[in-house]
Amino acid sequence: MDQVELFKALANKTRLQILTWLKSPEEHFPDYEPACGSTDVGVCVGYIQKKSGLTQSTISEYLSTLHRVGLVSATRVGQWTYYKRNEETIATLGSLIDTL
Amino acid sequence: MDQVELFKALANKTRLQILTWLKSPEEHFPDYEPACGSTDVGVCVGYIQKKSGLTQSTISEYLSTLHRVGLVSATRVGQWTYYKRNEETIATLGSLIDTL
DNA sequence: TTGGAATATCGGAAAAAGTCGATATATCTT
DNA sequence: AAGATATATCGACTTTTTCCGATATTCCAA
Repeated sequence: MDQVELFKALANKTRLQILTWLKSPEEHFPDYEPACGSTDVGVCVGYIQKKSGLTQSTISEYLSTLHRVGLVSATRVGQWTYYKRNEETIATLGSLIDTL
Repeated sequence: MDQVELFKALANKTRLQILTWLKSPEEHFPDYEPACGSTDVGVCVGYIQKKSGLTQSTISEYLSTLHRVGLVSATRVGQWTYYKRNEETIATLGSLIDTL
């Protein structure tokens, strides 16, 4: 786990927002439902993209950034990729701050 | 306290190192002493600069970045500016991670 | 008050990040 | 097999960050 890369990933307003949106999907994604949401695999790219107001390509890249540093997990199901918070990494981040 | 700015400040190898160096100055700065070190105001710019291997202007700017976001305090004494960790902000950062 | 030392600020070149539109890939449906 | 849909990747352009050298500022000492 590269500290600098982790902080870089967090040093962006939209990526931080995504992380908090994913904390309670039901609350942040109105039509969150089994079609492309629900269960516990996470939320698909399209929902996140619409909410962010940025383009599809940008959000896809942001999600891949968050995934690369381990802050979210990605699960492909059919044509959708569901992204979900990786609480383990986030917790590790907390203890990382302590060692700062 | 702007989260994004805080993470940006931490998203740099040298700035992270400075923060850990300042955690135990006696250990990281060989000739740390009253002349330009010691007491508890912190460590002067020159020491940090030499240890980092980067130029004076770069380190001065990095320290001002860390100061701007509140991660360190700065105390001018004569021709020296002493920088010291601001444990309060760092602790706040820890709880900020929890709210992530 | 002049020179030297420590730090800060300015201006710039190069690298990285932000963000887009266009296109490619994968998958589902019919 | 063809078209539609979701996501990923590519190329380009703009903005930001990194890091430097040169210069300015501040303060001390002779």
